[in-house]
Formats: sequence, C-alpha cells, structure tokens
Amino acid sequence: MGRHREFDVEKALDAVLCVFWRKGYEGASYADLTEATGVERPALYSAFGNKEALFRQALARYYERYLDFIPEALQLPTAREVAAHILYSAADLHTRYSRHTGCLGINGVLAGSDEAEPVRQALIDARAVGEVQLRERFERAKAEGDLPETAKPTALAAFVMAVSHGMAVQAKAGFSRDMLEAVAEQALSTWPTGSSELSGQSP
Amino acid sequence: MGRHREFDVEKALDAVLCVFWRKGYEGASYADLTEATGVERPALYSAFGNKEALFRQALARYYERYLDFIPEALQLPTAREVAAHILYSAADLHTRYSRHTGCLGINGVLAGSDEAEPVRQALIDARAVGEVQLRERFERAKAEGDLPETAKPTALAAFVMAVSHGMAVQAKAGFSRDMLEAVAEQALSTWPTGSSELSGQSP
DNA sequence: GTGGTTTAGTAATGGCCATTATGAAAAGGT
DNA sequence: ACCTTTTCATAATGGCCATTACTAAACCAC
Repeated sequence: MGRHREFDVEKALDAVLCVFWRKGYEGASYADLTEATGVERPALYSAFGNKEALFRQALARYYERYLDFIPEALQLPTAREVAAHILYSAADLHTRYSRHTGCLGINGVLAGSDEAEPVRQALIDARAVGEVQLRERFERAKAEGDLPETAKPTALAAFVMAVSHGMAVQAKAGFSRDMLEAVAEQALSTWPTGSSELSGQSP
Repeated sequence: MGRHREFDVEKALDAVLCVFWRKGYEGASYADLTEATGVERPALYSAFGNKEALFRQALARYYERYLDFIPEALQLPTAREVAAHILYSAADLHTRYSRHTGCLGINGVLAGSDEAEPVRQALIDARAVGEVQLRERFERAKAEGDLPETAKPTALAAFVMAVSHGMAVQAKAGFSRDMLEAVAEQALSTWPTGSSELSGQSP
C-alpha cells in the first residue's frame, strides 16, 4: 500500500549518470541533478540515499551499461584482439556523446577536496578490477603461446589501460574520435607477437 | 614606500601549486591555501588576485618548474629520444611526490562545475601547446629521415601525450614509478624507425 | 617625528552547498 | 468512507565557500 513513486528510478539514475559524467562528483550539485532528472531533492534522497550513495549507483550502472566492452573483449581469442577491442571501444565511448566526453570513472574524481576521498577510492578500486582482469587474460595468452615468453602481462595490461585513460583525458580536451583511433592504432602497432601469430597494422 | 610584504611570494606560490596539484582547482579551498602558505586570505588576494588568477599563476609555474622536460626533450637528436625522454620524465614526475601524484594540468579540472569552465579551458589550451610542439618536432624528424615516410606525426604526438596522460591517471591511482616506467617502455617498444636508425628496447 | 602609503589580520557578507523537517497528496486495505 | 503508509514538494537549516570592509601596524620620504 501507500502512494506510488511517480518517477522512473532507472531513468532518473541514467540522467544522474550523465551529470556526474560531465561534471564529476563534486562538480555536480543537487540543483544540477534535480534539473536533469526532473525529480525533487527529497525524492532523490529517499530513492538513492545521499550524494555518495547516488554516485556509487551511477558508477555501477556506468560499468554495466557503458563499460560492457571490457568483459566482451576478454572473451576474444587473442590478446591482440582483446587490446584492440578495448582501445577502439574506448575511443568510441569517450567521444560518443558530445555533452559528456571522456570517462566517468576518470572525470569523477582525479582530484577533489578531502571529503571526496572515499568516492575517489571507489573509482580507483573499480579501475583496478578491470586492470586485474586484463592482466589475467594476458597471462593466459602467454600460457597459450599467444604472447611471447618475454611478454610482461602486468606491463601490457597497465599499458592498455594507460592508453585508454589517456584517450579519456584527450576526449575531455575535445579530441575527435578519429584522432583517438589513430592513438589506438599507434598503441597497437607496438603489440608483441607470439609464436603463432604475425603482427600487423590495426584495422 | 609603504609597508613591506612579510611573506615570500615565490614560496607562497609554490605552496599553492602543491595544493592545487593534489586537490585540483575546485577541490582546493582558501582554508587549504592559507594553511599551506601560512598567508592570510586578503594577502593572497592582494598578491595574486582571485582564485582563478592564482591558479593560472600556479599553472604557469608548474609548466616552467616541472614540465621543463618537454622543451628539453624537443632538443634531443632523434624522435625516439624525444618520446623516451618525455615518457620517462613523466613517469618520474607523476610519482615523485607522494603527497601530490599525477599531473597538475590533468588533476586540475577534468571535470567540475560550470563556473570552473574558464580554468578547464586554460588547462586544455596549455596541454595543446605541448602537443603541437611535439607534432612539429616529429614532422621535422620525418623530414630528416629520422622517422619513416609512413609515420604520422600528429598521431605519434597524440600517442605520446595519451600515454603520458594515462600514466598521470595511474599515478593518481597509486601506481609505482617502476610500473609507469614499464608502461613507457611498452609504449616505446616498437617506435617506428627511419632510414638511418634501428629500433631497440628502451633503457 | 609626521604624513602618506602599503600590508597584515580579524571578522563580516552573501551565496551556494548537502541534507532534512514539515505537511499535503495519493494509494490501498478493511 | 476511513486509516495507514508511502511519496511528493516547499522551504528551512547549518556549514562552508570565495570575496572583501575595516582597523591596526609597518615602512619610507621629508
């Protein structure tokens, strides 16, 4: 019983996500959030909790809705394809929406006041999870002969993530998708080859 | 005539620079700034102007004091050395001080409220200057045969900057210098070779 | 010394921030 | 129809923010 909720929680969260994407955690005010969602403050509080909880839910949604190319990539047959899929998908994502470029996980809180420290840590942790998965995937590739014995999975994973993060920063500076794809291509041109494959220029 | 200034403007600016480096533009409050400098608010205003002007002066100082490795790099004889010097210097800088990791120019305002837009634009512009210089250097390298005819100076410059930015983000996430150097090494691992040079692993 | 001028430090100002108290409105079970 | 429960919206609360009057102190020229 009781009165029904008049707004769509999922849609509100999507709108919130976009605001955080563009403005970061501390840069987004409740004035922004209510305007974007069309939902009054108290309703946001009752539906999502406080600002930090709201951001965490938006972040989770971001990972499942926008960073789904990472689990997708991990299932590809070769390490090079994994890396290529991640880099080209990132180039696309970071420039797909002109109103919120770059990456929520990076824009969020690279820096901020001390009060935002827990949120910053949450972003760092989330980022680390992806990197670990990537490293494990490259370790497998090495075991499978897909990467040479001399390859360092940890460094390769860090490298792919670094390029992706760098593209996110450049997207924030207004880089075009084509430019980011050129960066991805250059990054992949350095890809080590295993025993069973020859390297080549990217697509 | 008139009373003498009792604090050292240069030292105060250095302290301010560190605060902005760690907390970004909007994340740094005047409470932080007065504590770090030991200078009261009105004195900061009279010496530097408002917060935005103060940040711009700190940014200029950052470029001349910490990013001096960029002009340094541009004078090295080969494109590969230029890239290597930038990447290894960035790895060092971004992890040199545990209290303010990453890059001021990137931490500053990747995202923020609308009021910080002019500052964000200033950072974007400053970043772009470095990238243009790097591209021009690579164009010269290509003309000199130091880079192959097929090399794309624009993409190479963007790539080097992207890796550097990515390392800055990773430094913020707590990466060690060694890890960042491994990223730099990977980035350099198959630098395109010109007619007069052979590529090799980095230092 | 004295007057003019610049700086120092205290404390005020107005605005925006996240958060929430308050009470009206809507829904469903009985 | 009434009572309980949940949501809604207005508006308040207290804190922190950047910025600045204002007063006292330090300095130089004369």
